Amino acid sequence: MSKKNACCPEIDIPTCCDMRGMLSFLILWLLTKRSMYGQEIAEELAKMRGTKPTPGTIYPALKELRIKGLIKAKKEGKNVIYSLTDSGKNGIDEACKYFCSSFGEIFQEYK
Amino acid sequence: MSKKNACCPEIDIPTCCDMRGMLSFLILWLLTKRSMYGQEIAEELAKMRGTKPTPGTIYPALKELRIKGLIKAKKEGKNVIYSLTDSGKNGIDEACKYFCSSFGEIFQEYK
DNA sequence: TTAAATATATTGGTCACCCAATATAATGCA
DNA sequence: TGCATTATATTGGGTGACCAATATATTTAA
Repeated sequence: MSKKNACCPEIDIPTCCDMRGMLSFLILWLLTKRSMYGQEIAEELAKMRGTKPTPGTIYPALKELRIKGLIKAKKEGKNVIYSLTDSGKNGIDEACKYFCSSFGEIFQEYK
Repeated sequence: MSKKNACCPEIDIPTCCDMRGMLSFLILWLLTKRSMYGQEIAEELAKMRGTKPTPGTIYPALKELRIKGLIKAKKEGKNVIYSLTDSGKNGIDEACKYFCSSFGEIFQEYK
């Protein structure tokens, strides 16, 4: 019924329903902790979700967030360091409130 | 920065990142509470998320869950009552565990 | 100095979700 | 009976997330 992913063998990924659609939210949330470069973000996502997004997933998502003015990029050697803009900080704050009010009930029952 | 939806004026919907991709998960979760017909499910989703899915969203999703054997349908008058199958009960249980382990950290900081 | 490894990036294709628009079936009421 | 309402359902068009494959730039190691 559940799958495992090579990157995170301890996490069971449900097969009944995927939970795509949360990528941009999770990226913004991770960047509230600290600035990170692309592959670092991908690895943090792997730890959380059990699946590491491929380059074809993560880089277009980062590009879109940059175009929307929610994150900014700074090249350092081979890495591109991403961090939240003021608009991104406001946005993720709102989004977290919404997320908690929408999904909080599910947590209450499982904690 | 945030939007309102006619169906639920008290819920602020973030504009920085949508959270699509959780529909099937939420439908299965709602059906752990009680059996419901389509429009009832749509209204419960509106209460949770601030947006009520249109017929073109909810019915294909229900059809897909039925094809996958996760829910079963019983016609009663003009209504179709949906309920979880055993497979659906196992699936949503797994999915809830995954959801809580993946997203729990976000809640911890906002509660 | 050359090869391997790491990080970034794009392309093309699939899928779940989203809506508006349209259609049909069943119910309820005048 | 006939009309409005409610519920179910499909179609077509769009978007974000997803992957595999491919390419380029930078750094590291042999």
